[in-house]
Amino acid sequence: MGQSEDRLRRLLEDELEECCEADVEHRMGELEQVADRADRVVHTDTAVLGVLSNETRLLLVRALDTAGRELCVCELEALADVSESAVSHALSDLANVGLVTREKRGKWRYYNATERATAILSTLDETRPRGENA
Amino acid sequence: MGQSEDRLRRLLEDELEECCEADVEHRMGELEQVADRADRVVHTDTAVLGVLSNETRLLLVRALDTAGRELCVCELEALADVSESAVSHALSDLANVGLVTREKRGKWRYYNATERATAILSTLDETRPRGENA
DNA sequence: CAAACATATGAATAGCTCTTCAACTATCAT
DNA sequence: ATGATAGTTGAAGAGCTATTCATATGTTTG
Repeated sequence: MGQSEDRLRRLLEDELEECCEADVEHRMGELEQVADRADRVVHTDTAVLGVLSNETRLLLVRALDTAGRELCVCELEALADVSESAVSHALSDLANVGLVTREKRGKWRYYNATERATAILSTLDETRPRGENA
Repeated sequence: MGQSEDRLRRLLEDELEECCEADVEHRMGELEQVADRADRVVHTDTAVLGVLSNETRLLLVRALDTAGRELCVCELEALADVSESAVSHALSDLANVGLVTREKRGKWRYYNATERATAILSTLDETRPRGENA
């Protein structure tokens, strides 16, 4: 923290005109609190976001969400332009982080988007910049 | 589509007991519609999610969001455990996909989380499974 | 139970990504 | 202008990831 503390002190001198040691300490403390809170969830969140950040996987959740009903693996395979195996891997990954659920019925396996997945997709839709889709 | 159409037909035979050619056609059409809608936004969305799915970058947006005010690069550097350069790259990536804004004042550069970023983080928080954080 | 079918899993590799180092631009003070 | 400071950028390599092929598992049908 030594070097970065120096720079932070100079920043505060610029921002606050006059600033004493207490100001620096206070600001450093504030930052540490911010860091602590942020750190706590970042690791698990990157796992979820990492799974969603792949075209094959995102397409599959989107399809489940758009369909609004459970879809069989063979239906999903018809949508994605990759191998059967890739779809299976993708669905496993999605299930592992809680973005889809699976249910087995006979020899068919059905998947559904979870509430979490639906919520994330909605947020993306609702906040999408103008002119970024159709 | 040939092979996957066969399997889809067998699925429908299972699900609907009796099913005629029209049923298959209908279901295939439904799927194509689902695929079209899904496809449209998947590409741009993976870009955003890909940027968020890295610990360094997610930590930085989280910090900006938690702080609730603009932060200077030197403040952000104090939070992330990587090089100055890595932080700069991370912030650029975030800015490029519209998750943070930048403003230059004097020799300091200030970043802020966008509404979109804030919305996504909120959704993650609100839908986080029990016991996955503190 | 043997064969066909639906899906999952493991290993392997090609391609992408993250971080770092080094060099660069821009701003301010002297 | 010179030097110091704040931040950015490009290149490069180690490491991660996505897809595929081959194989395995579980399920229904003859």
